Amino acid sequence: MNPPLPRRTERGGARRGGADQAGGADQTARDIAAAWERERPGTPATSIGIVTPIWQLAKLFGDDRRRVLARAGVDSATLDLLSVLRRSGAPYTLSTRELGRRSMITPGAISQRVARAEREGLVTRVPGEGRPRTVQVTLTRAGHDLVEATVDQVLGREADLVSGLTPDQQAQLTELLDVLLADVQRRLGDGRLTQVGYD
Amino acid sequence: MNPPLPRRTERGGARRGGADQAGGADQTARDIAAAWERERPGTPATSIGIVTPIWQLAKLFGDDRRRVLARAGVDSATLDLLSVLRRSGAPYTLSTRELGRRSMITPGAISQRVARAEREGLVTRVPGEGRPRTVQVTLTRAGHDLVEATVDQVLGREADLVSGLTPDQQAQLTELLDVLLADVQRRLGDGRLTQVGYD
DNA sequence: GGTGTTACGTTTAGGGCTAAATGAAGGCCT
DNA sequence: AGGCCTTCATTTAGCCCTAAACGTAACACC
Repeated sequence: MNPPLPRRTERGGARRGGADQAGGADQTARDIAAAWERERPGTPATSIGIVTPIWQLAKLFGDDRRRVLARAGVDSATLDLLSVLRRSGAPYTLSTRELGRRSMITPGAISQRVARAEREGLVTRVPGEGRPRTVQVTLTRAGHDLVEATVDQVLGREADLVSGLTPDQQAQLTELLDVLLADVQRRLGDGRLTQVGYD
Repeated sequence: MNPPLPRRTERGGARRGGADQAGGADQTARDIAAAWERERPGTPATSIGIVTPIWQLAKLFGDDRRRVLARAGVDSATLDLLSVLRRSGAPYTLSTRELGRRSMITPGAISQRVARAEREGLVTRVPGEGRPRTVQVTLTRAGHDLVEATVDQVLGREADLVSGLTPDQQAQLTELLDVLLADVQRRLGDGRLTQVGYD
């Protein structure tokens, strides 16, 4: 028994009762929530409809961006650093502290990102005048040029990817995501990255 | 002078014209889109309102989940593997291929995940009967127990995080995310993970 | 004016992932 | 039959990140 397993999962195929092999499709949030309810009645599955697609979309967007950038010989992390500096406007300088906050990564990661970018001549690093042990990072000409050469490609590509939604839907989605994000940030303690707190 | 730097960025502070230091706040998608428009008029910024908050939310959810799981001595990647198997129902067995599809990671990553989990006694790996070079992965008792002990914690926590939205908003958001996800998957070539295609 | 604290950035150890190279087993075609 | 191509999983090299340990430098307080 057991036909050699169709090479490609056929959508809308015979949805068997057991649901053991997940009939076909891509394991949507709906499938996952239903599976938990079937396997462990009472599992708190209410968040799945939101968290799972967000996670999957972020993965798809991220993977796609990486591939687009690989053609240009950059990696996402470096372009993110350069973009933050570029967006900040002339003189394209920010403290490492500020960079970390805007990129949502740890101080250690910032150190490494900046070190890599500096090694490639995309940014320079100078001791901050004002405050004690701070470091100011500035975009070089090469870094500036690299942003100009790639950012439209990345953003244009992503605009295509979300173009399946009507402008109305896009606006609605943006609004809801903003509300959720603001609320989640508040619950997680706003600025603090590395701490949840109850211990 | 110079009060030791307010520990917390004050929101709604004096928003200076130059916008160079981004007054305060957390660099919302709106800020980012406005910054591009200011710095490079014509930059295709329409996707930012959607892609950026999705990315940030995924990061916040992911970081938080990692911290919750660290207390239980597991990592997110391993729990993801175990959860997929657990949800599939008895006999808690799936092929590595299927695991990769459901977790959206490359075959190499699956090999490593399974190897780690096997080393810890959470799953077993046996050659697939039916097809040639396939491998079937099965949850062990220890793996099953670990899921039971942690999944409610993780999902409950995430339910809290999204509870700031009204049930209506949650339903609306879920719906929009589903539509977007389905469309993006279609555009990226559905199942294929590692390929965008135009070369 | 010492001394402890606090605030920084950096370094290190280790984990996880991707992409590409590798190896092995069928299937297909002539 | 033999050769080629395809399909799997695994291995390897390299990247990026987190968490924690470090090393400093400025304050603050007594």
